[in-house]
Amino acid sequence: MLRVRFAPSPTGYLHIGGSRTALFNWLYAKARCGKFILRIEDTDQARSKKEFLDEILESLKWLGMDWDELYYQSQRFSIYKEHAQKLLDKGLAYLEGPAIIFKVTPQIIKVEDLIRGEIEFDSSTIKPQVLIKTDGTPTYNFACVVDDALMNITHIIRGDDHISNTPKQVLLYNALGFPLPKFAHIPLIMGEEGGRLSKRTGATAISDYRKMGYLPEALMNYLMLLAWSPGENQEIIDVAGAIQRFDIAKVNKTAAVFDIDKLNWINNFYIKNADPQRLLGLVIPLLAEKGLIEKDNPDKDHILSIVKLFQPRLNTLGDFPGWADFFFQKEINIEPKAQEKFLSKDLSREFRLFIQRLELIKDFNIATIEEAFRAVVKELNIESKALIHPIRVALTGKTIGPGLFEVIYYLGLESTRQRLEKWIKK
RNA sequence: GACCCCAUCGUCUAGCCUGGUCUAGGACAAGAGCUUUUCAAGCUCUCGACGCGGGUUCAAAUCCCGCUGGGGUCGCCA
Repeated sequence: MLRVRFAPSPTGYLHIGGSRTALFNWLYAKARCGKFILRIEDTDQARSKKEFLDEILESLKWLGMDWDELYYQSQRFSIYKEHAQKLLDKGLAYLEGPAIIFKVTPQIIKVEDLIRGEIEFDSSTIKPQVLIKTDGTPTYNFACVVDDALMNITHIIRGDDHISNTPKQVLLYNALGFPLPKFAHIPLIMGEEGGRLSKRTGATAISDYRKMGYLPEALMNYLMLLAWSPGENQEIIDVAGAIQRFDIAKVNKTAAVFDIDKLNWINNFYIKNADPQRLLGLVIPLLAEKGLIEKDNPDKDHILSIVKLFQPRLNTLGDFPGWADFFFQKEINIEPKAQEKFLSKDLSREFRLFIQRLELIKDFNIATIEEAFRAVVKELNIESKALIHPIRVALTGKTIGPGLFEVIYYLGLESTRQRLEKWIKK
C-alpha cells in the first residue's frame, strides 16, 4: 500500500509552495489508492503556534485535501530518544553533553529520485549530524527519518530544497536498519523576480486567497499546472480528472514562477461556471464587511441577480463589492475622471426625456427599457453612445460595468430617476 | 566559497525518455481589430522560445561534453 505524507511545520501559514507539495502528495495517493498522512512537525516549541496550526488544517480542508492519519511530532519525543539511544548503543553516535551526535562515515551515497533520476553525494562533505539537541528535542532530519520509517511512508514527495537533506537521511535509514523509501523532489515555486516566493507574489497564506475571493477549485487547478501538465493542451482540469492522469514521474524538473494573472484567469473561469447561489453565499459577507448591505437581512434575490450580472467578468469575488457598490448605495461615488469626461456637458434635456419615457413603460423590463432608450436616441437624433456613457456614469459612477439596460432594470425606476435628476438643471 | 539541482515564447507548458512527422503546438499576459453600450466579458488576428559552444549522427529542441545563466543547501530552524 502506497503511503505518502505532507509534513508542515506550524511556524507559519500554509502558503502556495506548501499547498502545492501537499497537493502532489495527495494526488499521488488518490491516483494509486494509497494513504495521505498529515504530520505536524512541531518540535520547535518556541516557534510553533496554534494559530498557524489551525490555519494549515483549515486551509487543507478548504482546498479539499483530506488526510487519512494525523500525527504530531511533539507527542513523539520519547520515540526519537529511544532510537537515538539505539544508535548510541551501536556506537554509531556519540554524546556531546546531553546532545546526541551522529557520526558520518565517508562514502558515496546514490539516491534514485523518481523525478530526477540518480543523484550522487559524497558524505565526506557532510558534518556530524545532531540527532537530539541539548534541550532533549530531536532535530528535523532525525525526527523526519524515524517518523517516515515508523509510519511506513513509501514515497517521500517534497520540495527541491530538501535534496541536500536526502543523503543525511539515507545515512540514518541505513544506520537504523530501516528500508529506504522512494524519493521524489518537486521543483520549487519562485516569485516573479526569481528566488523564493515573496509576500507580494505568492507567500501569502492560503487563507488570504480565500479571503480575497479565490475559489478552492481554481487554486487547486492552478497549482496542478505548476510543474505538471495533464497533456492534450488542457488547462482546465478538476481534481477528479487530475487523479486519473497524475503520475509523480511526469512532474517537471524545472522551477515554476508563480503567475497571479493566470490564477486570476482560472479563477474567473470557475466563477463564470459556478452556481450563482453558491457565489451569493460567498459574496454576502464581503458586502456586509464593506457596509453595503445589512448582514442579518440581505435581499437575497436582488443580490443574486446582481451576482449573475457580474459573474462573467469577476477575477475574484473580492472585486465584487467595489464593482457593484452602486447597486447598494444611496449616494454613489462618481469617479472624477468619469464625471469630467461624460457629465461636464449639460444633458438636462436628454436625461429629462429619457426619464419621461421610462415612466411611460407599462411592463418595466430589460427589453422595454432598451426600446425606450432607442426611441429617445432616435428622437434626439444622436448616437446611442453619446447618451449611454453619460447615463452609465450618472447611475454607476464608473465608465465600465455590465450592460446599461440591465443596470437600469436592477437599479429600478426610482433610483434611476433620482440619480439622473441630479444632473438636470432646473 | 563548497556541494547539489535545473535550462523551450515575458510567464505556465507540449514535444525530449523511444533523434526525422517541429518552418516547435497550446494557455496566460501583451498588442490590434470586431462586438456600432463601456470592459474588467466574448470572438478574431498578431507578436513571441529550443541560453552559448563543441561533439555523435545522413539527420538534434530531442543523445554526450563543456561553458554560461538561474535556483537550492550548507543551523543543536523545519
